[in-house]
Amino acid sequence: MFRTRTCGELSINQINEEVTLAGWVQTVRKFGAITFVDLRDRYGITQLLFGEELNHLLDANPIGREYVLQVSGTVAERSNKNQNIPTGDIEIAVRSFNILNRSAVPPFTIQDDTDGGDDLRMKYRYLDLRRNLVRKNLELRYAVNRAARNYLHEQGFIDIETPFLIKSTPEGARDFVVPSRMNPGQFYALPQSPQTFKQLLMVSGYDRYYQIVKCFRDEDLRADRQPEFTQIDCEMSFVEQEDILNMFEGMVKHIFREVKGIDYKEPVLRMTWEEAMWTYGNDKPDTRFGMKLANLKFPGHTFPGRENREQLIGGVDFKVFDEAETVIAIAIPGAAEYSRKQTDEITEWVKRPQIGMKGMVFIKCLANGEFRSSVDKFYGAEKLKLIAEYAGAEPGDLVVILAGPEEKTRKAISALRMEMAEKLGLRKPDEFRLLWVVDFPLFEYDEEGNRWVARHHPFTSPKPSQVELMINTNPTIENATEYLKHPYASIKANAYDMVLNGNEVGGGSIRIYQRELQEKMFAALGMDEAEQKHKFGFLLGAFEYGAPPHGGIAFGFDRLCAIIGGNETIRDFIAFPKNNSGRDVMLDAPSAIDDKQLVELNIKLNLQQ
RNA sequence: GGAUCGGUAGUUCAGUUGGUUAGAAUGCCGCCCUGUCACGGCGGAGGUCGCGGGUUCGAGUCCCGUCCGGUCCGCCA
Repeated sequence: MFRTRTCGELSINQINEEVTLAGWVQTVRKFGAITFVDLRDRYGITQLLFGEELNHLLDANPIGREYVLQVSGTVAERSNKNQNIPTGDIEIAVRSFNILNRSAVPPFTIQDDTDGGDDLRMKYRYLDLRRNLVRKNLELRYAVNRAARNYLHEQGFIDIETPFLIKSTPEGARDFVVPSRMNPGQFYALPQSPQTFKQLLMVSGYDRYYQIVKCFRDEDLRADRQPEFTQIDCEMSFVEQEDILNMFEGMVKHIFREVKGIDYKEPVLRMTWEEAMWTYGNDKPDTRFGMKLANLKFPGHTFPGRENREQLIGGVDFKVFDEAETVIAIAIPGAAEYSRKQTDEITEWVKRPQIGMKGMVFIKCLANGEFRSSVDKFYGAEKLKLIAEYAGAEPGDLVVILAGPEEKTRKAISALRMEMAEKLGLRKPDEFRLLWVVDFPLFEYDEEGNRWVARHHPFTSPKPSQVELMINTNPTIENATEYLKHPYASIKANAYDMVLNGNEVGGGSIRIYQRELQEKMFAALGMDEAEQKHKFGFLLGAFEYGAPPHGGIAFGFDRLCAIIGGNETIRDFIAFPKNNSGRDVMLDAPSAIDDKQLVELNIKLNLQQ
């Protein structure tokens, strides 16, 4: 037997047991005639004691970091115990050892606070994966996977695999394509999601389907976006939106219970998309903290029925506010004592090209009840007090006000809210706030192409109350007035997102299941009959043969794991991730292929430059 | 496609206004050490300052270009 025990399990209970261990050398501490070696495996670290009698063997067979070692000996109680590790009470009095393999000196140390930078760690990912922290992340990922599967299995879902080599339909994200050798000049696409397959499975009567499955999107990367990523992909038949929300908040709660021991008793909070945009300026708000938006001024059509507070800021000839489409404030808790330098930093921050605001107005709500603002010459104490009150500011808070075009301003204040919360430590990684955002707009106006695009995807159904509107009118772009082009006024969808700590972790919809409505939808997106048939004929055909009402959801598995692990960088939760430019720096992929391969594939390169 | 930060020893970093032989820590190598666990002590090796060009008597430092990496915007049905 290679080993009788692991390096993580021995304790005072195994004193005098004869054991054989195998693992990697963490450190060697030579101490005169005796030598201590820490041996590491997946389960922990155990100290080995090489006595004087083994010295000549060690001299003849020197060992170093990351050598693979097999040792036999007796479990002994330590004279000096180490309280910091689980096996700290014992050590192995080594009788014999065997070097199973040697190791080059690793380019960085295999420990929690490693000295290796990201780039280096990715290049030697197989060494990085030996580290505790990374291993814990992968273990957490497996725990989430197991919890999800168990829950879905208990609920009667069945896991059905769908193909990876499918047809390219250049809607939405850019496809990764794969050339077909046997069909010259033709290409498969890798799925952006198994969307149409799971809908076809519903038509086939598999009324509860799931799959934990890789998806592919050829778009630029982010800390929370990889070109290949994993979804928990689910679909159900004979359901309404409410059924889906209940079923899947059940799943997420189950995951939290199993993986984190957190028991969520209350239903997950629900918020309409419009409410989210109004209150947070964002469709995936982080609800762990307040700093809600105080909408002082906004164009009437954006939030019909909401009260405009223009009178609070108008009438003093302050052009910045008077001429702005939208004026929004937030109260930053405890920031009233910010120095000139600190407020200037915020101003600089909102003026960065990515944010693009022209400036910032602030009101310091001092602890003594006085107000100091950057616009004192326009607003008296009484006005400042009213604005601060409307922003929900307490004494000691700093009210920050941005003014500009509606969309830009809302986005900017939302970004500032997140930035300040991050700075103030309000985004606590061990606190989890779930939220359903519902009633998304069905369409989005694409200014560049002057056309409608599906906000979620073209298989999403309109709200029941708006189906008639969809069928009877023609929601083509030609028919849309400027007013209707605004997302706040457009037809709402049976679409929903699950938001966790300000991250979209899942999204889905009740689907269209009638051919007529689906054709109407495609037409609204600018697809004529021929194009519809060419791209989605199989789906329209399937809808002819008794398609049941159905809907579903897909969770971003990597992202969900990362956030549960207290992190927003999904790379740390993927065994072999891609870097920022979509490269695998360990494999050095992608790479050029042989001319011979190109000839086989009937491909001629046409490289620019 | 764009913005921004970074690239100096194996590694993580410092390097002043442009000025002597580019430093620290850690790792590595050698010697010493019988209770360490971030062991300790003494000694040593280790550098194309990402790459190319320019300014200058002189460039790690300033300028231009380029490559690589991080973060963000656009993009992500």
